[in-house]
Formats: sequence, structure tokens, C-alpha cells
Amino acid sequence: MLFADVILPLPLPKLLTYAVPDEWAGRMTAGIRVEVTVGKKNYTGLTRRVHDHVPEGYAVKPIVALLDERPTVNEKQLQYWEQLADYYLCSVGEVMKAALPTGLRTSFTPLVETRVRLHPSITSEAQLHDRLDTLKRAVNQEALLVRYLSLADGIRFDRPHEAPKKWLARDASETAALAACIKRNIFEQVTCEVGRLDLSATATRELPALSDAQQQAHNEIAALFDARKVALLHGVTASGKTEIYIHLIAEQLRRGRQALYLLPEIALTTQIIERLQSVFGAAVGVYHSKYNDNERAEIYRAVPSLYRVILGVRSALFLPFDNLGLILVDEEHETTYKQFDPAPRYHARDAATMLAQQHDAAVLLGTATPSIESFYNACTGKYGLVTLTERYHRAPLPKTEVVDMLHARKKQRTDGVFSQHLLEAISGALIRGEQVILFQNRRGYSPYVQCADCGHIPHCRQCSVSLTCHRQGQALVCHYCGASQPLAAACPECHSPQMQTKGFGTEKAEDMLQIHFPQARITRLDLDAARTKQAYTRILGDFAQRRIDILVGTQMLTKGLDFDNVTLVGILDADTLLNFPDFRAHERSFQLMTQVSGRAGRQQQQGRVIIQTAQSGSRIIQLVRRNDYRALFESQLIERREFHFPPYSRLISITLKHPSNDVLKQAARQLRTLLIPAMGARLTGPFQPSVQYIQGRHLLCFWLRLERNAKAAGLKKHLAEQIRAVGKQKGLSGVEITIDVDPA
DNA sequence: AGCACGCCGACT
DNA sequence: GTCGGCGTGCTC
Repeated sequence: MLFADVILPLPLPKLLTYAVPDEWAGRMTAGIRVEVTVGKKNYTGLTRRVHDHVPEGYAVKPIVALLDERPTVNEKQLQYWEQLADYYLCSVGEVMKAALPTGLRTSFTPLVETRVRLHPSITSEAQLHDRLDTLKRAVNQEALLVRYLSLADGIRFDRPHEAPKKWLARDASETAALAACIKRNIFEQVTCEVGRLDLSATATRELPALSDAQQQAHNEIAALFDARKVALLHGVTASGKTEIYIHLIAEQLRRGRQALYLLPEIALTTQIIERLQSVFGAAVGVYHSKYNDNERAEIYRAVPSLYRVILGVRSALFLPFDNLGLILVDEEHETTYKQFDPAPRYHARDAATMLAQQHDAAVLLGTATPSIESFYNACTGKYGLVTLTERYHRAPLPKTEVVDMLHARKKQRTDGVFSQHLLEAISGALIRGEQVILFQNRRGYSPYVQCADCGHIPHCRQCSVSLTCHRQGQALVCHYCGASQPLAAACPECHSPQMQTKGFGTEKAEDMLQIHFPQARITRLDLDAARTKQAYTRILGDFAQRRIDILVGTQMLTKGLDFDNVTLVGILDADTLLNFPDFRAHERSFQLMTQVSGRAGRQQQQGRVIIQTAQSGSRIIQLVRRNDYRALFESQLIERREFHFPPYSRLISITLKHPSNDVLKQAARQLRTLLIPAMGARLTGPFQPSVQYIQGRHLLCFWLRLERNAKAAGLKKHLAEQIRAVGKQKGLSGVEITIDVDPA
């Protein structure tokens, strides 16, 4: 008698065991999708281990159905899932949910097409002519046959050409004629499975030539790969990292190995897809959250057989690679690589190094602004560092100017949110026919509204945040729960009609800009303007085609887009970045400002960056101005060491949520009591996060700082057990506790 | 995650 | 006296 331990898409702490019916015993191995019953419901699960240990203490249920002939998930993948579940403190089932495309967990429907072919009773030219003669004056039917023959491009009677019905019969009369032909046994109809994948790309270009600097960097990277080291490529913006990537990928393909090229969600544009396809043709597969369930399932299936290069977002790490030789993590510093909401809360950069170890594959992290963690790893010798200090084609780095907004306001050298200095620079650029990018890291019209008479600020009913004003005061929106309401004309407290918008977001900036430059073509690029992928692509396309003069947007603008006519970048309000309540605020603001600055400047002309801030003396602002990453790194290290933050500790954040503040506090006290004996000073909290309740639930947080050594694994296991124990206590079962290992 | 079980308040 | 609220526990 055989049994199988099955991974299920449920938050269960362990696997469930099912009996394998004898008829399937021969085919049963790990990694096979099965349908099983849990309680009263059926789920698609995945076999992990097949064994003959008879389970005791419960009645074993049989596997209901076998969904695969051969494993859908290979042994390497299964081990990878377990490694991630261990590291990120979640169940293997939760990893499976992230890893297996939904299309493979539900019924996956292949795309079918009705096709038409010559009836099998027609086996020779003579018979075809006989059948044609029976048509007599049915001109439509005859025309159809002629079209079929031209589509077929020559007849083979043993294996007649199958023409898609939609190509043959394009309107009602042709459809009627086709039906008549089928009735006359001239044609027969067949249903065919067709793929959804577009495999039409062809390689049209040779490998790009590398400059001396690129070649040098390439050679250093190759040497690090030989030494089995992760390479960190620190290259200034527009230093031509992509050409190096293409060469490294080509080398893997020559060795018969696969390459995975990871990008943050938003940077996966047609620009980069086309660039890779032009060199590698149909060997390039793209894996993206914008594809639907069925398309993703097909790409998954095509990875071992068809694709040699995968360009994808973080979930592409879970594709069934059989011979992975290289993982590129571009824009390594991007926080969107960290999955936040459902578990597994994994970081694609770190998960990539784990995957690479398993495949003995090389890893290259690329960025203009390395994360403190990665640069630290490079400095301590864990990673190897490769630096590109000059821009491609020797284009100069942009010149950065800082406008002290406090001073400018005093001297009346401002107009609304703009300094005269910035307005003059924009004006100059427009006159010269050059394009401008303006960055404001806040969407909406204004971050809050306030009554001029009583000072009242409308807040969200469910979350402890002020409501953001959108569409020039047409709506008040909560950025945490999404709730939206119209902005009342009068103050809800004192009925004064003086509700004023305070501060500014991208919408207000766009409006005010249009007043200053009525002739200019101005467009906004933020989450609201680019709700769909089409809208996003259209705006970028219009900007690239110079149909837009000024682009105003949030960090969406910063993601590695290259436009060759942008000479001016304005950062409208650096203060919102600098004052963010987070230990990474300075690192982040340096990254954002540097990345957005990198959009300025074209091939031979130096670009210009203007930063507006009330904190012109801020060290971070000075470092951005000098483009001094090293100094940023050194200063951050001092802070991180003092407060025991990463890279000097492994940080785990624990968040408790509950509608009742009292229940929440009790749960937090309990958890602290349970953890303190083993954790001691490693545990801090509970403390209130900057947003105290979200969607009607109060929040409390803990921080756990673990040593960067082997002891961490034991403590992590202990943490998970104690959290489960809190959930089992009477009255506390409703408290939701989430663990975030290495929070972004 | 779902689902059943069970212990308390408001109804015919 | 019963209906149904959701807190609790289990799923193989």
C-alpha cells in the first residue's frame, strides 16, 4: 500500500497524507498534481513524498484524481519551495500558491480553434475535380475552395492542410457556403488545440559591441562567476548595463544553459522585451503579472522545452528550469522585489541567490544605487564588486542644483509649488524643444484638505490617515483601504464653506504647471493615470515620440526608462522623501533622487537636475548632488550599526492586527512574555506603527533582531511556534499575526 | 482557507 | 422553548 504526502494551498503547518489507489501506484512520484478532499472540499494539491508508512490515528482518504502523467514540479523546485518556507517562516502550501500559476491549480483550458480541411474521402486530384464539378453554379462554394487551395499552398491528400475557419469564412454568406461544402463532404471540420504563446519573434541583430569600459566590466564579472561569487555591478545610470547582460546571456546559451533576467514589475516594458527578442528571437519568454492565468500556465509549460531566456518579474523564479546557468537581477535595490502581502514575503534578490546555489548558476545584481545590504556584502567579500563609472558614449552625468525653498519663499522667488529658478529652467527647455520630467512622490491633488475656519481635517473612518484629495477636489480617497467619498462643499464639523487643499500631489502639480505653460503638452504618469498596462505603455510611447513636453509623475518615472531628449529633471519636493519614518528613508531618498536624476541628459549634452527642498543643508541632498554613493554608504553603515539594523542584524518584523485594541494589547503582552526568555534584548516592542489602524483593525508591531549566524534558524523556528501558541489561547484566536523576514 | 461544532442572547 | 450569532478547532 502506497501513501503520498500532499502539499495543499492552505495555511496548514504540515502536509496531509493520502492513500494512493493501486491503479496509480506505478506512476506516483513527487511533484504530481492530484485532486484530494480536505474536509468537504476538493483541492488541487501536489505530491511531495511517496512512501509506505501506514499513518496512524486517523482514517486516510484516497487521492481522488491524478492530474499529471509526469511531474509538473521537479525535485529541485520542491526543495527550493521548502528552503523558502523555512527562511521566510511560512508554510510550503503558501509557497506553492505563489509558485504554481493559478492556471495550473485550477482547470487549465487550452485554447481551441475550429479548422477546416479537405474531406478525407478525397484522396486524389481526379476526385477533387469530380467533387468540384458537382458544385456547378455554386460560385461562393467554388471561391471558398479556391481560397482554401491558395492558403494550403499545394495539396497533400494524405495530410490535408488545416485552415482556420475564421480565415476561410469571413462573413455570413461565406459561412453559409462553407456549411454547404461541409454537407457535400468537400470539407470537414476539426477542432485543434492552439497555443497562446507568440513564438514569432526572430533574431534580427548581432550581439551589441561593447565599449572598452563595458568589456572590462564584463571580464571582471566573468572572473567572479568562475570564482563562484555573486557579482554586484554598480554602474552609474545609463552606463550601458544591458549590453553586458546580453553578452552574459549569450554565453550561457552557447553552453546550453538557461538564463533568467529579473526586473521589477514596472520596468518590464516593451523596450526591454524587444531588445532581447531582437538578439535572441523566440528563445525569449516573458513572464509577467499582466498575463492571464492560462497564458502563464502555457509559459510555465514551455520553459523547459522552448525558452532559453526568461525575462520576468519575481514570480519567474518559480518556473521549472532544468539547466539554469545565470540569474540577472536588474535594479537590485528596488523594493518592489520584496513581496509584501500574502506570504511568502520573499525578496527576489535573495531568493535568486538561493535558487542559483541549487543550480550552480551565476548571479549578477545590477544597479546604479546598490542597496546597503548588497554593497555591504560586496565590501566584506561575500559578493564581488564591479564598477562602471562612465556613461555609455561618454555622455556626461547631469549637473545637480539645489533650490532652498525656505529662502526662495522669503525672497518671493516662488510661485505656488515652483521656484522661479525651476520655472525659468522649464521655460528654457521648452523653447529649445527639449523635454522635461518632474518628480513628485505623492499622487492625487493634495495629501489632505483642511477647514480654514475650524481646522478640521477629514480622516478615513476605517484607517488612521487623512484622506487624500483627488481630481481637484472631486473626491476624497483613502490610500490605505481605497475607500472614496465626495468632498463636501461645507466642513462636516462647522459647516464653513472654506475647505482648503493642503500640500500637493502630482495632480495639483500638473494643473499648476498648465497655468504657467498653457502651450505645453503636459501629461501625468502615476498609479491613477496608468491604471492599465495599455495606458502606461501609451504615455511612455507618447513621451518617447515627443508628443509630450512635460511628464509629471511619481516613482513610476524612475524605473530605468531611457529617453534621449530629456535635458531637465525637477524634484518638486525632496522633503516628503527625507522625512519618511523608516530606517531606510535616507537610503531610499538617495536611490529615488539619483535614479530620477539619471533620466536627464542626452548623448553629448549635459543634463540638468533641480531639487527643491526646505532642507538644503541635508547631508543626503549634498550626497545626491555629488553623486557620492560611497559616502552615503559609509554614513548609513554608522547609523545601522548604532541601532542594530541590517546589515548588522537580520531583521524580522511581527505585526498583530485586531479590531479591538484591548484584545490586541493582550495578545501583544502574551507574545512578548512567550518570546522574551529566548530572545532577550533581540526583541523590541510592542510599538504602534505610523499608521495605527487600517481597515478597522488596530496594529501593533515587534522587531526581532537576529544575529547573522547559524543560531538564527533555531530562534526563527521558536518564533513561529510561539506565534502559533498565542493564536491557540482563548480569546486571542482572532488576532492576525504576520511575520515579515527581512522587511523592505 | 472552509466547515462543523458548541455555547450564549432574542425571538415565535 | 428554538434560531442563529460567531469563537474554536480540525482538516489526512
